[in-house]
Amino acid sequence: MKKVIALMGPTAVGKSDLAIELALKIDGEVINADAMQLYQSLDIATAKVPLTDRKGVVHHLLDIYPVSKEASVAEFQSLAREKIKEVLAKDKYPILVGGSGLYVTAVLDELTFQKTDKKIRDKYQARADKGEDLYSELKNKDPMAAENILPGNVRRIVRALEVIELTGKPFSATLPKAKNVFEDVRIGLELDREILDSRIALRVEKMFEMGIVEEVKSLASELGVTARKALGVSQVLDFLAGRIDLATAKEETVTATRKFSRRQMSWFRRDSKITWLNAQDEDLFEQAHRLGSK
RNA sequence: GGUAGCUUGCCCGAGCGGCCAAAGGGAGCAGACUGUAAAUCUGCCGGCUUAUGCCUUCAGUGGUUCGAAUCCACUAGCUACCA
Repeated sequence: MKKVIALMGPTAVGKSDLAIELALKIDGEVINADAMQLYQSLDIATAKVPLTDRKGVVHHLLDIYPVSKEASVAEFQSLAREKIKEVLAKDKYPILVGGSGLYVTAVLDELTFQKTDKKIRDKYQARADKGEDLYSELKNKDPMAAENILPGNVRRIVRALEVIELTGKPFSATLPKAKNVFEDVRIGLELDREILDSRIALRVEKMFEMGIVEEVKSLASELGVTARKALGVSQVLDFLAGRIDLATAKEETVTATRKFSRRQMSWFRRDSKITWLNAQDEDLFEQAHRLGSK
């Protein structure tokens, strides 16, 4: 049985391209693990590799949702695992590529998400919006969870309370010790700060040249809670609403993306199973290939 | 050329005699992270390897005062009005 090859790292390091090269070389299929690339029509904003540049490599889980849909890790988890099994069944390499830390982890490691219930969640969210002190409530119901969630993090507090009410059991507020679900090889791509930053700036520049404004404009009315938070999208929405000018929108997209890349690194850094490669290395492909086919 | 106002830490910006290394925001750095995760949140953020400690800052210089980012004088730069 082949191994799952997982390619991780911050935006704009070059994961997608490397994945395609690898797939060609070792006969693999790419499985997207990028939350925002799940969306249809959000092409420029999420820097999807255009079909013509995919060199015939099969890509799974790209463009599977309309932009109106709210994302869900749990759903992604099962979809991705299914795809991985399908590819493995064909005796090919599944190459999981993505920058959404939680998504990648959810697929690769043992992680079970509790159910969700919109009514319950909305109830707590509404109370939070009214300024109620839900943190104390969480402290009473589940001291352990409260200890691991900061009082200001309403999003996580609401989810914890939702799970507690729904299951009657405490909420695990910490990530468990990672246990593999598949045989896998985890490759992390990194770049020096300055180089990454300039690549990000360049990418954003191109996004605007390619017409991200038009793309967002045409989707504006359908954008759901998740998709409208995408980098570039939220800034362009601000521009379209007249809150900021175009230059500011571009600038803010660059800094937001840069900050995001730091958060990605802080997520991936703690996974000791990742072998880090410098994306600039001449023999990057060879190194990755060697790791992948070990 | 004349008159009035402004000049704060990487940036924006509060402070207008002691409680000021100086509010707040941004940027930057580090971290958390189980159904929005490109989300949400936390810590640090003048220097001194640790500080209820020391040192250097609020355009520059010189004063006043027990004590100044805060008051005065001059110098420089910016802004507004006046020819």
